Amino acid sequence: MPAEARAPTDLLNGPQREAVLHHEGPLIVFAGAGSGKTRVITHRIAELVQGYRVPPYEVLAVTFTNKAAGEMKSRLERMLGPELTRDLWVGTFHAVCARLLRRYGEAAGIAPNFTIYDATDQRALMTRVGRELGLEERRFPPQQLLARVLREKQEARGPESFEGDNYFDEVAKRAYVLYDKQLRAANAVDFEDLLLKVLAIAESETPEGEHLRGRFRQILVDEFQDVNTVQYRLVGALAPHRNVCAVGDDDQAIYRWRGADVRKIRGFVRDFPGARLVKLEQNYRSSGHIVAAALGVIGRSSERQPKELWTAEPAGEPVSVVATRDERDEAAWVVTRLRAELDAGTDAGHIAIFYRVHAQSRVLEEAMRAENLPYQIIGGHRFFDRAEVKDLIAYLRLVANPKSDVDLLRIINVPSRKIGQKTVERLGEVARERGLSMYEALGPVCREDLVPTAAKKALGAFSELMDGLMRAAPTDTPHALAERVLADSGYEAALKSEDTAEADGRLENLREVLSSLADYEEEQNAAGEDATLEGYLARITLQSDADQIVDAPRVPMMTVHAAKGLEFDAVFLCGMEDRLFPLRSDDPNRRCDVEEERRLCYVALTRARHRLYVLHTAMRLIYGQTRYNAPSPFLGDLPRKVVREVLTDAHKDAVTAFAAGRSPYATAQHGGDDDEVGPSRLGGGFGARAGAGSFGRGSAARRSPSFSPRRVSEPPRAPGERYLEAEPDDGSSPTVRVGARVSHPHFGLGVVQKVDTGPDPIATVKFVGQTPKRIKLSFLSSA
DNA sequence: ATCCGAATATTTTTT
DNA sequence: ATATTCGGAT
Repeated sequence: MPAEARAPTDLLNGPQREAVLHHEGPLIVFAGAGSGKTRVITHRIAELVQGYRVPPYEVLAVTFTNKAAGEMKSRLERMLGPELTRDLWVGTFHAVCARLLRRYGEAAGIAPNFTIYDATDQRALMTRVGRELGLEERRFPPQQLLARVLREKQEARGPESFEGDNYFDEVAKRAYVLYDKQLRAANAVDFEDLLLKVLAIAESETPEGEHLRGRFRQILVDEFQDVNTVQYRLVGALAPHRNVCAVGDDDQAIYRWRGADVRKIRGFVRDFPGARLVKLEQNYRSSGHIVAAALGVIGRSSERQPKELWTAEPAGEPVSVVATRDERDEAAWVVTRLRAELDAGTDAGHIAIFYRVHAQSRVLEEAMRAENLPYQIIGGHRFFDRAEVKDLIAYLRLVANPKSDVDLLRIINVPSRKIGQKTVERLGEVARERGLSMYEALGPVCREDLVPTAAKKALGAFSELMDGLMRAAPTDTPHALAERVLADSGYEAALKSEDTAEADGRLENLREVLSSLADYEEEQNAAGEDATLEGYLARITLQSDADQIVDAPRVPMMTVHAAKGLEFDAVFLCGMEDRLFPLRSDDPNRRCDVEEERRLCYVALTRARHRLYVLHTAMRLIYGQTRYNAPSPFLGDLPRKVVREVLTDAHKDAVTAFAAGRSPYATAQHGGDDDEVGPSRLGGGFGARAGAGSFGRGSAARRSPSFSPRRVSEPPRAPGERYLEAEPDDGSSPTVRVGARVSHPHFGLGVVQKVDTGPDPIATVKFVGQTPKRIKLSFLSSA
């Protein structure tokens, strides 16, 4: 990779290089996109170990993904050799904490065989909590309770310090207490606990705390802008010596919704007195045009640290902004251009397709498949989320930690063992009454005839199965144990007897789990470590989307979030439309952080090395609805001189059809029988899109309002202000209610399903023979 | 207890 | 549009 050779630390200027390699004490590096920040960290580590003789096991490097950790390790291996590298602590906050918790967890009341509950498990647990509290599921959806509780946990606030100002919070507080209690009873932790427990130990005046605080002499943290409160405190607690090197870029902070706080970067200077600040502002990755485009978008951001990214690279190709008709037209354009890229010799693995939400991936995937183009979808419904895979994992987790009721509940009757809902409920009751886990309650329930005979027999069989597996666990390798589970539980047999294509697929997936277990064992052995069941389970639970990217000649397709930290020769960024990117929910209560969306856009643009294609559609079918979105306001922030505009034929057709007074988008049977809603009114809507392609030249501002920085129809907003204001229905909007019959000049008669109020009210309307469509109220007349 | 079809919610982004 | 949950019938 030429980039590798271009930007090592020896290209840094004197003082920067000096600080990065030799500064003692706190150091913060503001590393602009593509400025080689990972390289900074690896070189500093190498210098610490080799130059300063810091023992590698006293160096902790925190990365954002496991994949980044792996890459960092392999780079270090080349610099330091395998022995030294093996002893370094390199990993994500979560992975590192999981490891520490196995060792120090007893001090926080966690047995070393603890289970990590993923989002699904957390939701399952919260659902049970809600039921136990007798909460109505409609009023208190477990998902929302969980979100509320996790928000508290991300801020390191326990239930006692819950700042409730409404009834929902009151309830959430009670849910929090019980949720945590159940986790403890199950000897399980959620993602937040993993960090919180370690933090609690590290901040405690115990021998373990003492030990933990002295454990790492040097700590390096990558992607510091996305560190949340707990992680920040954790760094502080683990580094009483203040030897912390934080590397980040506030322009790339995209996880505020997850509790990350950009201001932590500023707090660093306060909390780590004497911190040395280094700025890396040269981008070694992207062409001049691409850097200029990205700067156009981020330059409009407020509240950023002063810095000026620049590049010495040639301007290169202009950025293509492509106007398409709909999502299929968009996908078709991508696929065609992609083919040309491949024909020109670009490696498929060096081209990426980005989108804002996973829901956009399907159409693109279909287009890729239809054209026989190699691709891999990153994230979405992940492999380990498949039902059969989760079942097998649940067996393994229950074997490792019999107290985990969530896992028991998942597999107690899978495959069917004639254990019904009633029986399971009874088992749960007994367990609760006696303070036992459900697994522990199996014995008493059977012995004391607390369930009917048939149920007793079934429970007994299940109990025996699990006991057998648990006896085998200490001597079996994880792989052998998994095979035993599949055989003894009858799971494999049940699938085989189904003898359908679907069952075959499931078996195939299970075999894949087995091979991933084998891989794990092999890897651990190679590293001279034990291959433990707990280790494997933690690893798969803590895997991130980005971790799945394999280095193969296939085009990776992913959300922009997953693209963080990656780079590609060519990038296709799809769905650059208002309301999709920046993403705004239909729900007026949900606010949208436009500034964060802007940074996200910046991240997307800066992934591209040489060629960047940005696409938007005039209409889009998403979530079962057709939406007519204006081009993203971010497009208006691209400097005109770096952009090449492209209009697909379909988009042009749509525009011409519109100009002729026919609906560009309605299906054939609809004529142009305009009534009082004439083309001139439509002009305000579709017309804006029709001109979407025109950058530059005098008339653009008039014909293409969506490309000017501010739209005439929307007042200027203060930075950080809520994007979508929920306004009380003051009667100024047309009186259209749910259920009202309305007509649209092109779609005909319809019934209003939903009305979103606001400055520009939008109704969801079901027209005869159409999928529900979202239409601005101004386009509708009552019928 | 299980199966099937209908109703119902859910859709940002993720360790 | 899709996934999951629920209710009623078998």
